Amino acid sequence: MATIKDVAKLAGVSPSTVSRTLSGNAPVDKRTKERVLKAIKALNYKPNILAKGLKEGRTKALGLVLPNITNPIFPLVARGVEDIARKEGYTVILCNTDEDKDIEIDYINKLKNRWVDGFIFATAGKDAKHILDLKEDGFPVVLLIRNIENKVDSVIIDSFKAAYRATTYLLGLGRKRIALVNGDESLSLYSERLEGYKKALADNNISIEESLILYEIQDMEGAYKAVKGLYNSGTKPDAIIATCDPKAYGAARAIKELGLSIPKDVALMGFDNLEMSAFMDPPITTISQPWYEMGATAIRRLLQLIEGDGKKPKVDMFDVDIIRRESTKISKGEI
Amino acid sequence: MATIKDVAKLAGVSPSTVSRTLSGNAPVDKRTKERVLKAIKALNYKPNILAKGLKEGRTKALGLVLPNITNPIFPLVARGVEDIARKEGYTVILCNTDEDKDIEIDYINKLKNRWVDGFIFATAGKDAKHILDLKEDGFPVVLLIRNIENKVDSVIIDSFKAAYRATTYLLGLGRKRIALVNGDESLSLYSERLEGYKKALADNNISIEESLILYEIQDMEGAYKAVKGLYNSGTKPDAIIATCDPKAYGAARAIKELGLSIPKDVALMGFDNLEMSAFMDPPITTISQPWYEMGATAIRRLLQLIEGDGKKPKVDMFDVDIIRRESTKISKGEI
DNA sequence: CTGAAAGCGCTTACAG
DNA sequence: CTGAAAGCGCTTACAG
Repeated sequence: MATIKDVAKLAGVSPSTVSRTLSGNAPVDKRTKERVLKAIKALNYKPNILAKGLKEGRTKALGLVLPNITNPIFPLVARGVEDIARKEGYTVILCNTDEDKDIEIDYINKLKNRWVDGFIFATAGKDAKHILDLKEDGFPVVLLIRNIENKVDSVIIDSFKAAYRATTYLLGLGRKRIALVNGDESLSLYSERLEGYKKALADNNISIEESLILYEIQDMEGAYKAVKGLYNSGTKPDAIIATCDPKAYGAARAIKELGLSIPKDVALMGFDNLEMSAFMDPPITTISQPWYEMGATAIRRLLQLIEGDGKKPKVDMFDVDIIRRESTKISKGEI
Repeated sequence: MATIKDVAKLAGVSPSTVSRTLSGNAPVDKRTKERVLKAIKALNYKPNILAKGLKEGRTKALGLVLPNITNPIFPLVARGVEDIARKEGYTVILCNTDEDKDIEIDYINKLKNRWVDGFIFATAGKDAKHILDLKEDGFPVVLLIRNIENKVDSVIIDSFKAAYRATTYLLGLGRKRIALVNGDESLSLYSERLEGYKKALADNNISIEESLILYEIQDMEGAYKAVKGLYNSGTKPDAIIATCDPKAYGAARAIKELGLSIPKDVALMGFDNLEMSAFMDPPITTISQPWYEMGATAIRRLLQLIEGDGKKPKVDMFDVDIIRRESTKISKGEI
């Protein structure tokens, strides 16, 4: 491939002049500029981004670190991040960690080697030292999902409040025995949801029944089995909150196979408002979280940090909505 | 951050020696090596990957170009690619194009500037000149989904055959009026599926009924509307093939809202075997395509190309399976 | 086994 | 407005 020297030679100027016409960082005679541009075109010259990055100390790339892109909320986040990145001339490096701290650290070490100008973490592990260290090292960092004691810029929803509202909503519909299909509590978002659920029950003078809480449920299949197990062991909830929509789908399947009806026998709600949820039978009530918008917000903030707008860490808290659908409809026909 | 010079100074050696202990490309005295490693640790030295890449002419990064990561097959592909990439020390740059050729070309131009050692294209537009040019330029390229006249390495399934088999399968179940909910035919995989569908009908002496073919349906919502429209216009299929599972979900919803039963009134099948499909009501028969494995195969091939195993382009054709579920069950109780 | 030097392809003070 | 030179941080022939 052609280098800046080739262009310079063809245009009869110095490499400096080629660089300057390209960057616009210094005045170049109009005539000269034209010759240079012609040469660039003729040779199909593309500047070597590595050399540029080495000199300038930045790459216009960023690392997007997330647990698993096949978990359906993350494509939305990734798309939000990438859309803005592309518009701003940035490039996104995709890193799946499976919430494994070692993989996360491996990726950090790799990308720290001048690969990227900054990081977005959409992971939620409790351990945060490596992320704080990264920030300490001077790397721009934005968290998506998680907040670390307001020490790092983050874009989040209030998981506690979301679960509190979901629970209160079901209580308001007259449901009393609400099961929670929760995820791995070593992830803050799940431990917070559990707390929100418990607090809502407590505030309504409903005692917490341990048998109604299903812990560490990972996915659709897991929720399906756990809910079947729940009924098989004789526990009969009149509502189920699944902490993500796929878990709600698994629960729905279990409920139907048990010959029960949603919402008549048991109301069901999920989290995330995946497009799919409106197409289920019945359509599933869910807590909507604006994942795409949160991704876009995270990268906008990251770009500010990269541009040097460091200041004090800012925590962006997004609101959630309850999307009411048939899976929680009450008998009188209201939703 | 510490540079190789800092390490050299601390260890009392030259930068060359530091480089050599790190690369292992030349012998270094055991004692010296120890001192160097100690210095590296003390300074927490990480080699600058840009400088390394500039010198060595490679980056160990690759571009993964796909239409839209929020389309649920692509996270599977991306995960297959990234898992292997990480194990081999490579890094993946995520590029969403929305099948927009201009965006695709923009990304190519950007990544060509020494960003990446190779490309995986999981796009399916008919136009391929820019990709052939890229290959011509000497960049390793692997196609997923699409084959360009056997000129470029590719990892694909036979879309024609898959649709042919799906159609034959439904005919074998006694269905005669099979509707096809197809996608944008400017993408080869959809035009091939249409051909497979038509050929299967022809081979079984069933005339093609234009009103049963729904063109350019994009997604769940689109399929929902199109299938409703189909019935509302008086056309009554006894089976529907949707060219991806989400479209099958949309179709399912429409069918139910019309008060019809699956599979009694109309059999339904999709493509892709998304996890979700087993959890639908009823579970949906689908053509399984091994997306994760195809992603993994594509990057393995790309790494071979990068290592210089150029030779002749190889086309890897994966087999599809029909995953039989209740949505096509015939009356006698068989599936 | 080790070091000094050249060079990868850029950008940017410096000098004119 | 323009060029020659230095330097970003590495690696690798070359010489010893």
